[in-house]
Amino acid sequence: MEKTPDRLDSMLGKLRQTGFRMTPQRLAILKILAESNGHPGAEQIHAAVRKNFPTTTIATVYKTLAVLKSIGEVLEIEFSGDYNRYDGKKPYSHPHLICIKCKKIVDPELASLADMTEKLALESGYELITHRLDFYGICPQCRKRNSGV
Amino acid sequence: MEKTPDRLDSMLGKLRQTGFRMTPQRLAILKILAESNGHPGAEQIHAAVRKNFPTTTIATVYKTLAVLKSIGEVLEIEFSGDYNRYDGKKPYSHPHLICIKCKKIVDPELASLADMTEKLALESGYELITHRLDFYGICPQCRKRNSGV
DNA sequence: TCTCTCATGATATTCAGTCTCCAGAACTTA
DNA sequence: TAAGTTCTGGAGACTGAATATCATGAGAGA
Repeated sequence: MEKTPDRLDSMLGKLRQTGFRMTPQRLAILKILAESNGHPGAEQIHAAVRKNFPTTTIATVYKTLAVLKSIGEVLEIEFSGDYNRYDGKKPYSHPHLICIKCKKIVDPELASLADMTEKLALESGYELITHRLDFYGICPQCRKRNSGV
Repeated sequence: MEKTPDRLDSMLGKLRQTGFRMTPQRLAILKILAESNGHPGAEQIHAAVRKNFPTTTIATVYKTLAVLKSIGEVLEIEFSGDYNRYDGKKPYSHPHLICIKCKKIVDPELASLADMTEKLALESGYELITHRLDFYGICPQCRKRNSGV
């Protein structure tokens, strides 16, 4: 269980270690990822970076995300109908709770998943690398909003 | 636990009930979905349908899949980098075991997921609708193939 | 058989994400 | 601090899965 000591420092260190260069745009993207509690998409990151660096293009955002993915410093949550979302705070595989109304994504606490994974690896003969566990539902706020109307 | 009595009949009945028409192309798609043990993508379904109905376009496949999704008779497994895959045998949410080498998808047995879901709903206050649980790893065949080389 | 819809097929369109190219910026070494 | 090398950013074209449009054709009840 990582404590989120200083995600930004961790990312910076890892980037330097692996020989990637630091640029202002890149630093801005790292900051956004390290600080955002939500799970922003590439376009949202792009919009945030452009506040300080207006010439930044979406390609730069994707390139930086690709770098971070390659060194395991960001988690990509893929959606086919929707845009992908990114998690820089917890770059390792973990469960998500996704509201189908407001698209909010939060991280629930969930033990017993590790046990389940281990058992499955044994029984199936697979070498398990990672997993994806998403629960789709309606968050308390949206439930209230609906019943109110 | 559904017994897969006759998935084709079940699909046909549901389509009729809900007022959708039957066409030869549609029947062909249903058959493919009801029979295939793998988890085919739209293009694979398309290729299979074209053996008997060469003029069928991919749009028809997608439209039929959309109809089946809307009545809950097919499960769509979304991938953002790859094409989506479809499961007509078990149209309800269930775990998948995905080989990252050969892209094969199988359905592992996994109890304790239901308990986990129920607990999460209670603790989070979410109204849970569905979930997605995918394990990514390397299947026994691919592991053998790799170590052999 | 008629008629009203709905489905099909051909094509265009969308949109997230990727690729290419090259100028310019960042590190390295001296 | 200057030269040389390699990486990065920006612009725009491109890709590929999926969707939309629309004229024509087919299903199914009356």
